[in-house]
Amino acid sequence: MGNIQENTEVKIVEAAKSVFILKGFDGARMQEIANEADINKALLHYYFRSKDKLFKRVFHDIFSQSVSGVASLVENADSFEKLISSFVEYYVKMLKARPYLPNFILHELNRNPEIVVDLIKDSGIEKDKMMQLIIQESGRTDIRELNPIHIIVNVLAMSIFPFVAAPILTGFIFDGDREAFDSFIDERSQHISNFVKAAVFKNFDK
Amino acid sequence: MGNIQENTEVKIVEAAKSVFILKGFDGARMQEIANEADINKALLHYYFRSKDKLFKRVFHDIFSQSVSGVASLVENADSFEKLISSFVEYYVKMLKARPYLPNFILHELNRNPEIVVDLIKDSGIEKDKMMQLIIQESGRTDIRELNPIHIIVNVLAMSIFPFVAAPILTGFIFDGDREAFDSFIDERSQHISNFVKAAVFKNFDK
DNA sequence: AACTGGTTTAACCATAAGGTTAAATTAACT
DNA sequence: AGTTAATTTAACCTTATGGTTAAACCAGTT
Repeated sequence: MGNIQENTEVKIVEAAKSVFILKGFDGARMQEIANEADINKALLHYYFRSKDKLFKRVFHDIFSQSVSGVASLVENADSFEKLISSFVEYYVKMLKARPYLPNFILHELNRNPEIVVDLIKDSGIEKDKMMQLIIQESGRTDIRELNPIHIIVNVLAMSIFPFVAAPILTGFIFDGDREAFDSFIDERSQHISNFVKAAVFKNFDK
Repeated sequence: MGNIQENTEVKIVEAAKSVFILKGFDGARMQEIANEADINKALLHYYFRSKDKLFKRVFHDIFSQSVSGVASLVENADSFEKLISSFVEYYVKMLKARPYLPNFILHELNRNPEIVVDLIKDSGIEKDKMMQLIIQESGRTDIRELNPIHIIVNVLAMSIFPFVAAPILTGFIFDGDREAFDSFIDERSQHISNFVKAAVFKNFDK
């Protein structure tokens, strides 16, 4: 078998990733992906029969890569405080390395809500265990009565939102200073952990 | 002058709004907008010379409509606590009425960061006043030392994120129960206000 | 009734885009 | 060297799309 380019498929997927991430599904052009991969458009269709199939592959790749960590993280957590810290730390670190992720996933969430939701359901993240970790501590007298769901959403929101709104923060809040934004992100996981614990635990300051 | 349809322009803009919001710029088709407005595609180009111009009009309309309230809100706030409450209340109420807004704006933020940032800068929102309201209270002994920018971002994140991620929350957290999601949103502004104040003020519980 | 200027339409155009085809190329195997 | 089967390419096809054009229409003005 003529195994001229063992890695043609990899090259295509990488090219497709960068184009889809930058332009979204509708904005992406098969020709552009072909150019980016230094191949011919027909070869693209030889490997992935349609734009749709190529996109599905790319989306699955990127998505699973990014959610994989969360499942084990929830599984190994043994207290609410640890869950929050590791959760926030994981998310901020991961998104710092893949700042395009939130927009990419949210864009697809708009086009195809069911598919994205199904992927999350199949990700192995145990929602119930997450909630129980929070509820089980509600007997403590030093904890405020707060709906666990709100807390989870708060943590997700505070971790993810800055990346979604990065250009607004950089442009409006930091007056275009990219470095200021970067060090803001570096402070983030510490800040969020403290913020949440201060909100949840009555005797946070010793 | 043959004023057959005084409101044709309005009809077009309304149709364009709904299509652009649903499909985004790239996904929207001029033909679909024409259909939605019950007119002919050529008439669309007669009123708005190009897809780009039509989109700009729609975006400006929607954007200014939604940011207008924030400026006066910041201007009239006289304490940090009041600012937080009114800020959160305004955002949640406004987004409940326009749940499509965050995705629409974020989508365009991706395509055209400068334009969106410029619009925010022109919106009259006084960033500095917002920060000062927070800083001026930092002399109080009952307040935790927290970077004002982080607090602002937290408030924005917690208010806006649930609408951006609505399908995920409805599908994964609420198992597809739309009503559960709606009442979650109804609880939101109360929850966020309390959450932030508990995190910021040391003697929150009297 | 003819004129005028904004409004509306059907028919058309050029191009871009996703996808197909058939032939050429290549490396491994005999 | 010749066969084989996967790989790669150039040329082509069809459809959809943003945009144009020229003619018809309509109401107020002269």
